[in-house]
Amino acid sequence: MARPASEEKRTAIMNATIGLVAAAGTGTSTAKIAKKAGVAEGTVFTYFSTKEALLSALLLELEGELADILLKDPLPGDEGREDMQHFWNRLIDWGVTNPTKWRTLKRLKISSQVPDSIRTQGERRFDEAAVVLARALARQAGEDANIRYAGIIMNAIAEATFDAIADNPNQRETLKLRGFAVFWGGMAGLSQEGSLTL
Amino acid sequence: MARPASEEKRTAIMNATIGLVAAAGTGTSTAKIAKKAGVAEGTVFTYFSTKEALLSALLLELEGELADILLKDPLPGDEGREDMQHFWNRLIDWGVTNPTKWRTLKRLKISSQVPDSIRTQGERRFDEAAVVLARALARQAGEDANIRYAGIIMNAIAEATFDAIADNPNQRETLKLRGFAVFWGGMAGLSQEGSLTL
DNA sequence: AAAAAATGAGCGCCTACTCACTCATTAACA
DNA sequence: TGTTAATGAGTGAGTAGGCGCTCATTTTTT
Repeated sequence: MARPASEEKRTAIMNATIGLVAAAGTGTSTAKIAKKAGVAEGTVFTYFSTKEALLSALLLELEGELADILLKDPLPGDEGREDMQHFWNRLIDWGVTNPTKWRTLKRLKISSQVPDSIRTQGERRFDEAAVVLARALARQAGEDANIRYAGIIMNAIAEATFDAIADNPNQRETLKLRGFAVFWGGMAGLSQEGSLTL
Repeated sequence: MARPASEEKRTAIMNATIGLVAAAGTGTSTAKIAKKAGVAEGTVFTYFSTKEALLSALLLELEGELADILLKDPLPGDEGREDMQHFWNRLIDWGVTNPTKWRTLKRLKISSQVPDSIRTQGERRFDEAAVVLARALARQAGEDANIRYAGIIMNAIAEATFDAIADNPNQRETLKLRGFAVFWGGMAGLSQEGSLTL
């Protein structure tokens, strides 16, 4: 009956937010977001009730996008090193091709402007990926390896690798390989240490 | 001749800032800092000319404190695994006993409210520690291992380990050991991948 | 007495968000 | 098929409140 909401405007606001949060953090004003999106400030609030809602929606969308990419095409299927490396390559490739998204995601994950409930909800988007990760990791790090801990380590090493690639883009493939070697070696180290009741 | 500046007030302001930045980020207002420090808002500006100056001083102080602790007492001296583990244990112990400082340091390091020049200056406080780290690492990761990359990885795994300990404080020693095993294993992985021109 | 620390009301500016309004879109009716 | 009524997207000046910071004044020290 009335003017339909425009998907274009919504994504323009989202994209403007990605750019500004990457550059200046979650403290960026809604006025700047609106300006960059080419939209009146009021329009931001017709698509997102509050700034918190905007940042929350963005966090969930970015995590969803990354989770989808991790699961996109089929794994080699060795349920070990090769599967894991495939995973790793996708993670790094996404970060390298989407540096501002990566940066924004990193900031949103620790922002106090996103409620904990959203952060919890976002983590759940990686549940499916975590299952695959657990299977591929079982032999390298032990059946009872704490998958959450391994996931955090993977993310941490990916972050370091990604920064290194940003500094030396021409060494991308070597650094990607090297980052994986560090992660895989780390998981081997993990298996050699005593069991744990978590 | 006149009233002397009070070191107590200065540290009260610093400590209040540590607590508030850890909890709410660098967006915390000077009014809140003053209130928590038990001081008038104007007093904050007699000790630090601007909020940026306050955050910068805090970053440098925290990095200095951590760097000092890393170098405090002598290393075992094997110039290998044991030296490295000694280093690691000090890093984790500091993070575990000073969680709000750790959190604040992490936030200040990526805050756009701290100028890059300060961040660069802060990194230099770890130069001495980096030399020791490089020596201890040479055999495990190769003579030409990129020390900056290794440092970032160590920091990243420390962060993950620290979070794990925060969740399971009674497993502190086991997790500390495990975190080091991951790091050391990772460095072994590093040595097995092709050379790099950085 | 002299000097500097300490104070907090006040300054101009920026913030997230609102609201009275315009206008594009479409369903319903002549 | 052409006209109209209903709807809600889109707008941007306006609002209250919070921000970093200042400064006239008071308090504390030498």
